[in-house]
Amino acid sequence: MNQQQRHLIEAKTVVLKALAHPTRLYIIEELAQGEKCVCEFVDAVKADFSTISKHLLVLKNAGLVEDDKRGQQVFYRLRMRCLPSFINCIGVAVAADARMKAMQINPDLFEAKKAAEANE
Amino acid sequence: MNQQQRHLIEAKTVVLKALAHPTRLYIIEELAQGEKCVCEFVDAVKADFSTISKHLLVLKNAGLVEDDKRGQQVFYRLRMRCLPSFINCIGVAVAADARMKAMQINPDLFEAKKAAEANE
DNA sequence: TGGTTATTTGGCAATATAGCCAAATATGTT
DNA sequence: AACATATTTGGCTATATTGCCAAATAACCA
Repeated sequence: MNQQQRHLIEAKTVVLKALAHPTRLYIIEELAQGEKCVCEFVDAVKADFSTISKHLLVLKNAGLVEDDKRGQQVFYRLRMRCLPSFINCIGVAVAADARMKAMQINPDLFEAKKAAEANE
Repeated sequence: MNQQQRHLIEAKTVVLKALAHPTRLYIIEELAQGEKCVCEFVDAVKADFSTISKHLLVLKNAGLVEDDKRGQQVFYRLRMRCLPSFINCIGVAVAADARMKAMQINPDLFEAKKAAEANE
């Protein structure tokens, strides 16, 4: 691994680190549906204003969002369009794993369901 | 945000956290080209065996890779197929941002390139 | 059996990250 | 100007993540 490769990897890691926090991931998912102002996240997440503001700064520094001040409010929107589909793919994979795990713990539940489906 | 939403977001965060480290991202990118054994990463990254092993454990616990012991070696391979294309998309975005930034710092370099292209 | 190689695990110190409070800034209102 | 609202910044403590070392396992070889 050379210097340049390492540099590129680290740059990508900044983006991934930015995504790797529940509050920030939530913010990104919300922004996938359109721009929002800071106060909307404060209400939804029920965290301190300063906490949300810092999370947004992390996202901005990583290049994931851009902001836009209008009046006294600051609006944020997504800047990297490939994010939503990827996050969705992770969600699908995670859900599949969870199903698998549940089946191992309590197979009967799934047998019952299978039988019910067969009767339809 | 309700309990179930929060739970799903946290599950996705586990995956993203797993990706958000230079060594682990490197490992994932290598595995995109096929399975590899632990020792190959140790050589390439030049870190302690135990360090690599722990990174691999993080990836495994997050469901990103699976392993397979053959003889005295353990081989790892990718389990989540949507990763490579997403990582690629991040790479493209990151590179574009870097170009943009370089251009702001030293526009002349890019003027010269532009002129050279025009002469072709 | 004893030794060698490949890998994992436990433990610990250094570093990074998160979240809260208080204070600063910026915009709009009276 | 004085005040209210929206947001950011600075600072601090609590918590989580890294990476190394040493020791434990596990498979293979002599």
